[in-house]
Amino acid sequence: MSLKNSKIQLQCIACQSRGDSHFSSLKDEDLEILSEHKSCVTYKKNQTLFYEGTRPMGIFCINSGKVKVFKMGSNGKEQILFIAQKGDFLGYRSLLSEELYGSSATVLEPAAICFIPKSDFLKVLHSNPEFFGKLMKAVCHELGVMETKLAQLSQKSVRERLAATILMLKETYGMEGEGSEVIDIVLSREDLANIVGTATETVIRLLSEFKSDKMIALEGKKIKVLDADKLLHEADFYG
Amino acid sequence: MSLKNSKIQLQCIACQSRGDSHFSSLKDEDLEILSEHKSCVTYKKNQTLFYEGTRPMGIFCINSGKVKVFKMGSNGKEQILFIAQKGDFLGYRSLLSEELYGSSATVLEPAAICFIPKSDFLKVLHSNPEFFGKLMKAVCHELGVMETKLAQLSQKSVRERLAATILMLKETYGMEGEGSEVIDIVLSREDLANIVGTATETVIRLLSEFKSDKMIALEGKKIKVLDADKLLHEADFYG
DNA sequence: CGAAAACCATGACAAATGTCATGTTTTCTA
DNA sequence: TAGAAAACATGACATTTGTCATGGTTTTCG
Repeated sequence: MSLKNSKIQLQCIACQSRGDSHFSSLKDEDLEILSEHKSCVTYKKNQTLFYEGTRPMGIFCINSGKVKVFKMGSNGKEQILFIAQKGDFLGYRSLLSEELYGSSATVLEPAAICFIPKSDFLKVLHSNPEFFGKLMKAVCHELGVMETKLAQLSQKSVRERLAATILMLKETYGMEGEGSEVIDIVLSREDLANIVGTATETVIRLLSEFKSDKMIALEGKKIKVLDADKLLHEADFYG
Repeated sequence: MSLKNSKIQLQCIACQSRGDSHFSSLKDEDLEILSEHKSCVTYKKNQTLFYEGTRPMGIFCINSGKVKVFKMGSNGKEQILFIAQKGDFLGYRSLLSEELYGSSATVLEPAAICFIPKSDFLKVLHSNPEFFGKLMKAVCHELGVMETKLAQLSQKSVRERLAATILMLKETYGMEGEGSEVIDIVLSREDLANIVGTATETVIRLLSEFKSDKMIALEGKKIKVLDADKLLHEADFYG
């Protein structure tokens, strides 16, 4: 089950901006408005940006680091919806639907994150139809991605979903490592289980199996993909 | 797991319009543009409006009847994403993200449905910022709804999800019937299973149990809710 | 550093759910 | 309206997955 989504990215004066951003249509004057009242903060691991059920006051723009966005279930178990990273921004969706946050966001690894107040963001948004249009397009795309995740959660086995998740992580965070791919993100087994939508022990067991079958190697928390084709087969992408 | 979503509704000249539509901001001239090239067709049960993987050419506006929107899994099993009814419109999301349809739509009961070509819809949309804004708000809301469904699919048991689904259906399609609520939608057990995300037999068994426990009554395909509180408890809404 | 906490791993078992088989009932349609 | 097809229902059983228990390992932090 793929967590890869078309990340919404925002160029931000003084932040390291990415040239491939979907939001390159922003003019300098708009960027200046966004920068005017923004605050940039460094977060440590496990700090929380916002909590489900609270009122959004602005948007968060991730300059570096990784953030998990999740919903808490009544059993105390998290369901991770996606992992945001450099260039993504968070919290604009609840802002636009004028609702309380529907999910929480917690830092996975040390992060530098800007906060832009609601009013500045909305001002730019409404004065810039092209920007608005691109944002609309991105939200529509994300809705499609979320529907795909829902269907795969319902239709694929845990084993298939874990294989698919490992492949997705490789796509998103893969680094070359002596002929194979090392996944460059520190995820606890519990977090991985909360992405896949299963119990921690089940993930641990399946990882052991994948390792026995030479599909992956485990070096501490790091996962190394040894045989992507075999994983692809496990993920049932051939039907 | 609630399927209730903030339905996006559109007033349509010559169609029976609903006063409570979110899109009452449309002026007559806009409605005229929308009506100009629209075609209204009557569909029978099991006819399909559009197929996953095909290119959207416009939007569908449901005047009467009910339509299931679903994704097909590699095992041939459908996952129903939501059920659209009178006043809803379909297909605008893929249009806006400029992607192929990510799901299919099939008529559940005889329906009258208008089709408005892409160009007319986009013309109105782009000439009417208020309308655009409302649509954006609705899409953002739907994304939140979809995330909630995803989390509940992952975190709740089949039993809990079925109870929640019955309550949702009662909310959406409930009719007064001799002191209790008859759900006015004809869903096969298979469709119900594909909403809940489980096997048909499991749904049948659980319905029998709910019936034994006096929570529901079954009259052919119709489901009657006898004890909503008890169902609510089954759905674990008390945590 | 060193103790405490968190995390990882594995076994044993229970529970939930899916699958297959079979028979009945309802619905469709020629 | 009769026969066929689809849908419903239920039993038996297999499989998957979750839960609990236990012990080893790593990480954290005073």
